[in-house]
Amino acid sequence: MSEDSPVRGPNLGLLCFFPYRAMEARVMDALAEAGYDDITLAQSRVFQRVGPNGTRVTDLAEQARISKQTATFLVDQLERAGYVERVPDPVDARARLVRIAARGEACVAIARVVESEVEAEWTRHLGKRDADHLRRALTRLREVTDPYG
Amino acid sequence: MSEDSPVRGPNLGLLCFFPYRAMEARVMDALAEAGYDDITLAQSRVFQRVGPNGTRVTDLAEQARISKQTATFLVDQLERAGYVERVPDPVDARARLVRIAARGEACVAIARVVESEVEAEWTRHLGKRDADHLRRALTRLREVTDPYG
DNA sequence: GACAATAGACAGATTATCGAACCAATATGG
DNA sequence: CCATATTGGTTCGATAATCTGTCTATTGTC
Repeated sequence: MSEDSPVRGPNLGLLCFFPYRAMEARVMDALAEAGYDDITLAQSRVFQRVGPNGTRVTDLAEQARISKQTATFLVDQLERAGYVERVPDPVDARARLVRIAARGEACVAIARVVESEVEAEWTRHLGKRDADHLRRALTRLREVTDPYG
Repeated sequence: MSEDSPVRGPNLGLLCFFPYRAMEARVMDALAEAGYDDITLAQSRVFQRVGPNGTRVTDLAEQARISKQTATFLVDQLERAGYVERVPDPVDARARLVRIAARGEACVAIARVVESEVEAEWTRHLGKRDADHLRRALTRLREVTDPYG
């Protein structure tokens, strides 16, 4: 007995899941609302990892924790739908860089807005002080939970 | 210009994603290590929502945000593998309660241990004070991000 | 230059997911 | 107390997502 574990509810990983899923859903909803209803969740999870200067399919796969075959499959679809484009990697003739195309940039813009809105809601709920604290804690936690951080 | 957004990195939703994924991976690895290598990620996401007194397939579907057809499909596999069992709901003859079976209880036990270990690691990294603070903030955030919280 | 490693793509199979249709039991409203 | 709507669950068929294995082209190493 004693006061070992004072019934503190779900574990920290699961507690992180709820905000993550909520944010993802809000962004996807907003995109669909704005007419970008042909992008799937799986595609978006690859898409959101494309860096500003382009990213290799292999890197996208590693970061999204999917096989590179699956990444290729999803990038194919994103490319066909006009969200990304593939350009040759200037420093490695084997590789091709996945880059965000015009249609994709429009989505990024929408996503940024929605993310800000949701964060503002959360900040209202928690208070600015705790919200800032939360962000700092999560940023530090990333050091030990994301090898690509 | 000014000091509007001082380059603060990923949005809060994405920041929550890394610990969530890390925890999930650690638990799944431990289960596979212990011989429970026939449970998939999709199955586990349904499984972990089965309550101590049993849960209806419909409720599992809602909480996991999947269709009840998919939930039925995954529960079928969990049942065939011996992780859960279906029993009639004593108060509603239409419904059946999904309950954790013997093989499932063994997994829950392992998961609890791993979750504690990982939380301990995170607490070491953040410090007890900030870890507690993080838990409280996430718990409060759940109020606005999880309709089933 | 030979050989291992890397980037990417293709092929086939499996798993996960959804929408539609359906049945049985329960709730609702005269 | 029955007619009807609702709810819980399943089955069926189609599609999306994912993996393993294999292949080619290029790069890096010694």
